Amino acid sequence: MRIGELSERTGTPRRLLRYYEEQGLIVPARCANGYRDYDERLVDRVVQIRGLLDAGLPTRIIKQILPCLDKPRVIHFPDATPEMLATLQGELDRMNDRITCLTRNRDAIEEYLDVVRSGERSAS
Amino acid sequence: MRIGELSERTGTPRRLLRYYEEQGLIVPARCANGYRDYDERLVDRVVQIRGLLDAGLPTRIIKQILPCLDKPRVIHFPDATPEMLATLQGELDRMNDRITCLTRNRDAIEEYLDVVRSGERSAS
DNA sequence: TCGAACCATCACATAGATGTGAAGGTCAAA
DNA sequence: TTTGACCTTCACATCTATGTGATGGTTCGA
Repeated sequence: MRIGELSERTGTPRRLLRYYEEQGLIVPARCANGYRDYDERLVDRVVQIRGLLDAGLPTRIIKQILPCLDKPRVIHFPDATPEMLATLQGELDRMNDRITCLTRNRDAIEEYLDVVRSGERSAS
Repeated sequence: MRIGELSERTGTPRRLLRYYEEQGLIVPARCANGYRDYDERLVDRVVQIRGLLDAGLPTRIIKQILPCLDKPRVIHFPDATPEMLATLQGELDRMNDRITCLTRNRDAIEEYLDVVRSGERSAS
């Protein structure tokens, strides 16, 4: 598919699809006329990229994470260097921190909303 | 305590402590000489702010979330406007999205690391 | 009283993600 | 064949969080 369709299906500005490509996150094929040609699977991938970006990960890290998510994962691991694995482990730790922080705050907000909503009628 | 101590205890550059204040996230008292005077409780608060920032929330949103976390929560809810509650609910939803995304990807990375590490010796 | 180590404000710079628009090529339908 | 809706690259602008440094006041110990 071309960039316009991918843009619509993922809710992502074309500008950003080109940006993600520039950062090496996605690699579309090219048609004879130079138009980008996106594989169907890139729909999910783009959504995932946006999710990670929104969760605070920079493109540089996302680029390293994405290969872990490919389905026939087995193929990749010969090229995993030790420091690459250490980086991944570090990012995994940071992701856990983020999850912990978000969960704690989400719970607090939820509780707050519960209290406010239940007390709405009887407030002084 | 003064800004230097808070900076050290939270691992946050002074510059950013002033920035968070500028954004209305923390409100230190002032000594007679103009120095900022931080309450003990701001240590936790700053750590929390940094966690949320790292998880992708902008200061504008964090500012709205922080009042939900105060311990005697009860005091606040008379001033909660409906659209304020809607905003909070929206942010809660987004936080859940982030948690889901992070968790999914964390699990994938974890599994990847397991596979790579266990296959390290026997790789082709 | 002097110097070191704090503090203050202000300002300018950077980096990353994103917005916006110009200038021009491709293609299909009227 | 022309028009409109795509696409291309390029460039400059914006916003947010951050880095860095200038300039100057305060405090305290040597």
